Amino acid sequence: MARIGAEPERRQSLIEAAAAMIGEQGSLDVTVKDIAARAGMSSALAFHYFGGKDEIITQTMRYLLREFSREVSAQLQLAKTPAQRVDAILRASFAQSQFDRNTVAAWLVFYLRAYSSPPAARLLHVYHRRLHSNLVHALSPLSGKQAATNLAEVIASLIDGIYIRHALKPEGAERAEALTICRLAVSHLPGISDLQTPTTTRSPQGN
Amino acid sequence: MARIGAEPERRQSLIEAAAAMIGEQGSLDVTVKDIAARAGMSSALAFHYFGGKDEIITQTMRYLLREFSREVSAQLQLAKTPAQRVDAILRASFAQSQFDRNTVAAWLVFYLRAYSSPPAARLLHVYHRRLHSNLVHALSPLSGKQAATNLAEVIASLIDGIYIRHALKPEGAERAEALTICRLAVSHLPGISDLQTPTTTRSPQGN
DNA sequence: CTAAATTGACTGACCAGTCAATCAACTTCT
DNA sequence: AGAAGTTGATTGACTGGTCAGTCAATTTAG
Repeated sequence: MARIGAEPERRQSLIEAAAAMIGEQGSLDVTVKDIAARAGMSSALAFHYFGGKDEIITQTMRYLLREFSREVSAQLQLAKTPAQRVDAILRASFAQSQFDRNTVAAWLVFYLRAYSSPPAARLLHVYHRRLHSNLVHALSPLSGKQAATNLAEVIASLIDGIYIRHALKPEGAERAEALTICRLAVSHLPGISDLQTPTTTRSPQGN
Repeated sequence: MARIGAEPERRQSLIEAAAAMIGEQGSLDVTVKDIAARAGMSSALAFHYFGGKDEIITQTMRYLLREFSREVSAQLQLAKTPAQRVDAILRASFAQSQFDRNTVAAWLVFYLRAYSSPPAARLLHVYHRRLHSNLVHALSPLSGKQAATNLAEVIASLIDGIYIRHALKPEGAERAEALTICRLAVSHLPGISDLQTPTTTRSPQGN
């Protein structure tokens, strides 16, 4: 033990352990001791690196937000047309890495935390603005700048709603269906059609 | 003090105090002592009536669910056509009594609780089934039994998503706009149009 | 006088955060 | 090379506070 230069990995282990436990438990009532144990160290070390539980939680939230942003960026990279851009955001939202029970539960926990924690609210606000801006950018050519704002709100709400309901479904619920049903609903919105364009939709690995 | 026959009012006071505090705090980390104090009694009395914190929480959840059901029933009573029935559910969902920050936060808290508490999950499941059944019943004449199931899922998700986002908005966010935007989105779904029928939509007291 | 209402005071558990003490890897001086 | 010192890694043990839940005692209505 006591390898020197271990701090970055230790911090990351802690964050991942925290995300996992928060997701499994569906609440922030997770002890630092348990998180640290899961990450293979004592709670004292967790305090040493993060200073306090709040910071662990905040960094964990930041981590999930970052992972999602990464997913969105990756999907947007491949999109060429506006419709493809909308679909990229949908695909990112329902990607395997984002759309499992525990991850969704962790997201909900952070939504709730944002409700009474200004720092968490700020973090979430940044993420919301970015997603909104991405959506408006994708939608504007399809339905006009004016309508795009409202549509972005609708689509974002729809995604969140499907998320929240997914977390409640019994263990083995179908991931693929969520994306399909969301696409279907979105494709009916004014100005949008042909959401699933051949090249981006059917990648070999499936989304 | 010590009025005899006070149990029902005491219980109700406790439940309402719990709902308010859970909503304000956005979490279940509310002490029985604080809830009881808000309801004007000692924590010991709360334990006397409910047996434990869990039961207080569960009853509070039941209470919110019941209030919502009441609102839906009231709105459905006035609806004559299928489209009106859909709109009635939207109106109930965004009614003043349901759609304020704290109530929404309390709902989220219970969604999350359901994630790890089987009794809470059962309660929520019953509510979900009822709402789903109401929606399918309203939608079937408009879009066919087959599509109605999917549409009901979409609409329910949309409502939940608008809820969850509403709780995060700064204090004085516009309630009316949520209903409008939801109606707009729903009206674009296949088979649905003329959502806002003159008689039921513009009642004097507003939504 | 009886039964329900009501509480203050207490307890046992748990948990965030602290601290002083070890331990292991590097550096430097000789 | 090796002794001696430095710095980060790491922990067991402790503390102060909080909270769910209990209980015996008091009050009041009928």
